[in-house]
Amino acid sequence: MKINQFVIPMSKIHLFPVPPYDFNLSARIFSRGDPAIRIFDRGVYRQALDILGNPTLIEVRSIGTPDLPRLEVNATPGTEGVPVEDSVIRDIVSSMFNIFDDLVPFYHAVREDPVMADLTRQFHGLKSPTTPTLFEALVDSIIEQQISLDVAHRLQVRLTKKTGKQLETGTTVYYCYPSPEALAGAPVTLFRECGMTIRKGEYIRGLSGSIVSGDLDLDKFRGYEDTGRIIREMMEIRGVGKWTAELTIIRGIHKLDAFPADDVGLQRILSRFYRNGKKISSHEARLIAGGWGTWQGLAAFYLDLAEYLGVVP
DNA sequence: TACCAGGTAAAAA
DNA sequence: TTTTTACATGGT
Repeated sequence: MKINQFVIPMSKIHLFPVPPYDFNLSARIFSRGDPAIRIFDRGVYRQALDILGNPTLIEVRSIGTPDLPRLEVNATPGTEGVPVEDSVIRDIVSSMFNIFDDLVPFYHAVREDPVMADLTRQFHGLKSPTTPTLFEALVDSIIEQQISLDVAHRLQVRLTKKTGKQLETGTTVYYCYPSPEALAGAPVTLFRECGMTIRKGEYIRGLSGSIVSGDLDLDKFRGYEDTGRIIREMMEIRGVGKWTAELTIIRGIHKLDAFPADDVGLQRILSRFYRNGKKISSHEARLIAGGWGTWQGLAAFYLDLAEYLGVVP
């Protein structure tokens, strides 16, 4: 007979974001995720993270209001894992949700743009997320090249379940995002089995290998002041074009002035909000975004969420 | 069935 | 130097 195992969260942490912050709105973008990897469901954000070699289940929920925000975080190690220090969990969750961003200057900067002014009212307290690692932002962006986000998401789930560390808590199995070591060591056929082109597999396997060997240090990009320089240097990585570099910067480094004007999905949303559905070029996209100053990346996230929630005209 | 989808590198012109 | 082509999946 199997004995029921009780899993006791090792720590309960409280975080105090800068207001206004609406956690339940900000986490909505994860509501269609895979429950075994990362999902926001019924007020709880849940994700398995490989923290310093310790697979840990993170659970985040709001116990405050947009004007008096407060988060509760539970961190549970796997059945054979070691608890991670509270301060580490605190830092990771704070940066994943960017809870210390101040939205007030953004709202002020876009107030003359009727579309953005309306969106910022509708999505008051929305902050954009950042991936736990820059590696994850880069690999996900490469997977998303050319194919629809819907298809790309399936491939990401397949890759994570095949190569990510497993975390077991009681009866449930979760998967952490794969490490560079795991992807560098995977056979080239594995990526093809996930549904990627052979080439995409080569890109991902190749850059993972460069990270493992020490030839590529992604975190050096965090220190760069100049976004254009990050884009130029990231494009030296095989498989990384301008689109991928911009997306990686927004999602992985949280540089809110980067703007993916070449993105056909964003162009589609912009055309519906600003051009009555008429197609626009990347040049026109940049012209529209020019009005948002240094907040173009965050504005793009507001537009993305509008489409995600189906509130696009 | 054909075409497109949050592209890119490599080949051809 | 600029333009075309191959690539994988799944929705329309």
